Amino acid sequence: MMDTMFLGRRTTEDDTVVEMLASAIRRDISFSVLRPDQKLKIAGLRQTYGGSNHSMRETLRMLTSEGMVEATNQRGFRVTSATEEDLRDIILMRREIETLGLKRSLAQGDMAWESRVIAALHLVSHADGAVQQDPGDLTALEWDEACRELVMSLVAASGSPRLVGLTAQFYGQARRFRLALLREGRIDFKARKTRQHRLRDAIVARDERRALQALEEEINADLQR
Amino acid sequence: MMDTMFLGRRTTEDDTVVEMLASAIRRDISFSVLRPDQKLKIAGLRQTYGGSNHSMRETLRMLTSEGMVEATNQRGFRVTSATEEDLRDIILMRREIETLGLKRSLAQGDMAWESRVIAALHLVSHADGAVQQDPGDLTALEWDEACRELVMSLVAASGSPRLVGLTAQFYGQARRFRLALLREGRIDFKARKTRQHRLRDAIVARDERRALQALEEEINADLQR
DNA sequence: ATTTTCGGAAATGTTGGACATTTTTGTACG
DNA sequence: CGTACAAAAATGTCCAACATTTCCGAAAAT
Repeated sequence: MMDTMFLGRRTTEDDTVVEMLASAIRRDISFSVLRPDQKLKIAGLRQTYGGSNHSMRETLRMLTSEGMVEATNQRGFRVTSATEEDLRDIILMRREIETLGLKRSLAQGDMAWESRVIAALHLVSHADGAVQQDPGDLTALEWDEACRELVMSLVAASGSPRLVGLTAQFYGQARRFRLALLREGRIDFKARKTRQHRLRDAIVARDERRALQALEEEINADLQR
Repeated sequence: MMDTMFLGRRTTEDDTVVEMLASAIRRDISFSVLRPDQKLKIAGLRQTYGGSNHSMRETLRMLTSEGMVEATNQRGFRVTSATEEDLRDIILMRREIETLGLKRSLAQGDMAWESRVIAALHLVSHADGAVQQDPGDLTALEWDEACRELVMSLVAASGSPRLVGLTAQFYGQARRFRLALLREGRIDFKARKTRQHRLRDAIVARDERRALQALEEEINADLQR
């Protein structure tokens, strides 16, 4: 009842064992410690992450619903593949879902929403600077979390819980590719900065066309290879 | 060989216990035998549907990923709510996802795709007639399956597995409302027939605008109260 | 009589071990 | 070289038990 070689919780209280396991494995998939298509043998996972037979299976089932893990009938679990095609598919979904969410937020969002977006943009800007100086895994996680909060804030006022859920889900699936780009130093922070400014200006002006375009370019930037 | 994602099978061979449980519970949720917001106690479910503690939890976790069941941290599972607001949200998502899928299918679909759609339309037309004469649960299931196959065929050539998966998922969530409408005799089969004709004509003519409009009206029809 | 508090009952989350079935692997044989 | 078969590994399923949390109803207080 104490096997914890991993900590790092940021959100709130991760109560259950399953959620702790899930966040640990999720993180290792995001950082490609567990590689795409890798077979996930419950015995081996238990030795690495702890937890019981039951907990591990339930954890994998949970990660399956997030799209990080795939289950095949009598052949166990494996890390979801991450090919170029997967990336294009994920980007396609992100474009559709997030632009729709932003469009609806722009139409319905009040001042509280707007300020949340502004705050998120500010944090992203700060995290951008931090991760440029120190691209270690820890700052990378904080940077990613800032980016995630920005995306979630954009669709937060859409009034559609399912749309918000899908935004989170697909951002999670895209995370692996983003962090790979970051690690390879292939992210153009200068371009990001200008895009962030354009997005901010368009949102405060409630200019739907320009805001959607800025968001779309931001998403497409994750497609670079 | 192929996998799993989420869907509603009818009578095919479901290998594992979990999948048999899942399809049984899924069906009972669709027919409101298990009512919205109803608490799902594993002990009670085991007595009704069989299966072990472990299998039942895994089943519920799986249904959670389909959106049929919700899990709260230390408070177990319950049937996903089905309010007017939920319906509007689901319809919103179906409109976006399915119209995008059809748009892409129209652009990329070959003759095999087109014939699959035509076949699906034919079966739906037949099932419409059957369910008008005998609105029993069994014919209702076949009618629903025909409608499902139609929707899936429309997006089948979109080239996006995630989009196809979401189409299946949201159709599954909308199923409860559809079947409720059917049971209450509130479905306008005459209007359905004309819509089906318009959809067919627009697709064989590859008229994107008219096809999308026909699909949108078809989806909106499920919103009637 | 209404509200608060407190305890027990019920339900959930977790664990370990056991067993049947299936898949995978290794090896001998044709 | 390929096939077939047996051994080994892995998965899916189940049971029994315990820890923790939540739920519910009765007693106490105002």
